Amino acid sequence: MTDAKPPKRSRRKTPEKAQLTRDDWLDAAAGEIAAGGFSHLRVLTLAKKLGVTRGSFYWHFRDHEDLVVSFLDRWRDRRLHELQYWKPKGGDVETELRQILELLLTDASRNIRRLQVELAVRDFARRNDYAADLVTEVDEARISQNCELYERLSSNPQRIRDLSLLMYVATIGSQVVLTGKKGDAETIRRVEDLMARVALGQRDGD
Amino acid sequence: MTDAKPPKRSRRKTPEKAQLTRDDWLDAAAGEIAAGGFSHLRVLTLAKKLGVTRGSFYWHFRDHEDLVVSFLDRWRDRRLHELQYWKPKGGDVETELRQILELLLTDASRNIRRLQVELAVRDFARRNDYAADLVTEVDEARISQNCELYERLSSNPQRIRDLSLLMYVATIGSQVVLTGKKGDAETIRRVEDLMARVALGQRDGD
DNA sequence: AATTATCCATACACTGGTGTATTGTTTGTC
DNA sequence: GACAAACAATACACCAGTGTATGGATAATT
Repeated sequence: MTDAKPPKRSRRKTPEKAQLTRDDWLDAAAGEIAAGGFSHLRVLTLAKKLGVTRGSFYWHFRDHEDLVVSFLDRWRDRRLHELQYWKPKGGDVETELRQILELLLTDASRNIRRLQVELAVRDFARRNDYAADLVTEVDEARISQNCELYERLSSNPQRIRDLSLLMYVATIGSQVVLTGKKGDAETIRRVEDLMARVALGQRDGD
Repeated sequence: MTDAKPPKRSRRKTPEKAQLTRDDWLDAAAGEIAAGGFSHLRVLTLAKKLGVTRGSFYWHFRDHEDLVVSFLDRWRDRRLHELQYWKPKGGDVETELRQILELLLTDASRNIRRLQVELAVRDFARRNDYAADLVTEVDEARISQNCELYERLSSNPQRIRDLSLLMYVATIGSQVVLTGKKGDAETIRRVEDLMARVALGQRDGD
């Protein structure tokens, strides 16, 4: 969108008084976004939360839009980067699969804030093209990464992609439907197990 | 929340000049909400869209919040009511299942606006307790309605609920991930087919 | 025909938020 | 210790949006 270029950060020796950095603002923004979505992101609120005035903000950021874009960029980078660490050390296909699913469901459900941010980004993407592109990028990266796993469960390329997609939408759906609901922990655990069985092609106890 | 009581509507004989009704405003609101979410709902914009001034709005509604609550109530009522018509005339279990899934996925994906509204409501529910309750209510109604179907596929009560839940979150997830994306029609069709096979416990061609 | 209820327009006060300009106050560097 | 750079405070102009008060128009009722 726009390019803002505040001067480079200076290396501070004594972080006693805690000068704010660009990332500090982005972290604070994450809190606001998780709680109220992008539309409730106010620089005034952020400043209050950080114990400074808006003067600081307009030093670090060009304007409100700059904050949003920077946040989105950081989000994309982190989501893509974390995929590296999600390659299970494996062994058995089933344990790998269950590791992944646990990561995506049970684990994620504990990281409520991260989840809220993701949902907020997805919502924002419905009315913001830039965000929409990033979300698509992240979605595709995740889906195709999971394909590598499902390749070990099938040799039919079409079925591999379908399975990966199905698992992915079920994951996102679980997050949307179950996030923040009471008694979700056990429910999520069961959905996770069901998904594993589906992927493995097991006919479950009836 | 609050209760607004504008005088009862009067039955007009000549709708030539099109006096606005409460529902007209709600319909217009639906458009705005679908496009920008609840946080972008402006009575000024609505009025402009309807070709009147805000004076009309504040006749029909007490305030902005009254509009939101009324909209949510109507949404809930309609979602619960439509469930009646979603009981497939049936016959074979498999055709019933596929009918339902087609309704929930392929059909829904054509009704983009309805879908956008639903996603907007879900998002709004993350920061509004009233909306959250309604969403939960609708979710549970849908899931338990589908249970009736899955009862014919299994006798294990736990598995019935799990299956219904899994199918539901996959449905919502598809909508979240695939709505408005290019080339979604065929993709959705495939997800739909996969889900049917999963529910039927078929081991698919590998 | 007069009156009342219904519906909309106009004008105003008020609030919350952005962005900008200007002036401090530190902190590092020579 | 002087000087500049990095960071923050203050004060301002400005705008979008809500809500309210009041008046005007049109339809329904008697």
